[in-house]
Amino acid sequence: MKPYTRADHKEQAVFFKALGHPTRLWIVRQLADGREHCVCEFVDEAGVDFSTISQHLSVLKQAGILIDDKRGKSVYYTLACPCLVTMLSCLDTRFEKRSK
Amino acid sequence: MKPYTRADHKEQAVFFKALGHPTRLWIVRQLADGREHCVCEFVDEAGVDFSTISQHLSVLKQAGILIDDKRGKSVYYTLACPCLVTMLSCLDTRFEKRSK
DNA sequence: ATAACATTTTGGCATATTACCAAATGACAA
DNA sequence: TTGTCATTTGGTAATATGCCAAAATGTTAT
Repeated sequence: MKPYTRADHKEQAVFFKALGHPTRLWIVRQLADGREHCVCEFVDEAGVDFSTISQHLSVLKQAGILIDDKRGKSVYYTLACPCLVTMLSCLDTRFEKRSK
Repeated sequence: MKPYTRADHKEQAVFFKALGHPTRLWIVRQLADGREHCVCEFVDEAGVDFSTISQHLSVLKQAGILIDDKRGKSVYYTLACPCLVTMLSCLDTRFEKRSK
């Protein structure tokens, strides 16, 4: 376990940066049920252009947060790591405390 | 457990946004040992102005990631929540995989 | 009271990023 | 070939970002 370099921190920050956007956080929450979701589902529910959704998905994918699976006409996304669910539930308790 | 609103996601994104910067991530890692650290420690080790460090600490504090304690001339910072350590160790395993 | 120290706050700047939409492109199925 | 689903590209306007320098705040020491 070597100490992280400045470059390492920069690279790792990408992960959190990707989660630091309302729409992207919403997407991750949708996927926190453990199931895969089709892109079209996000497009229908979010109030933004479908290309915008696609870009957000791309950011999350490149950050290693999501994995995609193209089957037929559609593309399905899943959480890349179960620890993301843990992070969200931690956020839940924090948010609960704060809003009191 | 009501579903989160758009405003909720925005507010929660602040948490991850705060972690999405190399220097701030570095600071959090320094504090992951569970002990409190003085501001001056960060100033000495980081390669940026002390006012910049102070601003980063402020961002982390407002995001609810750090808590501060002023004693005497110095100010000491601590992680606000143990789950942050969990997040970091999760990031460690992810990073290990990726760099192979 | 004044000086020295530690940290925060403010002002300002230059840069970078950003989120978004619209249009073009690609991939697949019927 | 035509229609559907999704990604990519182009462009733009807004935004915010990180940083330093200087001033302000607060605390201890002399």
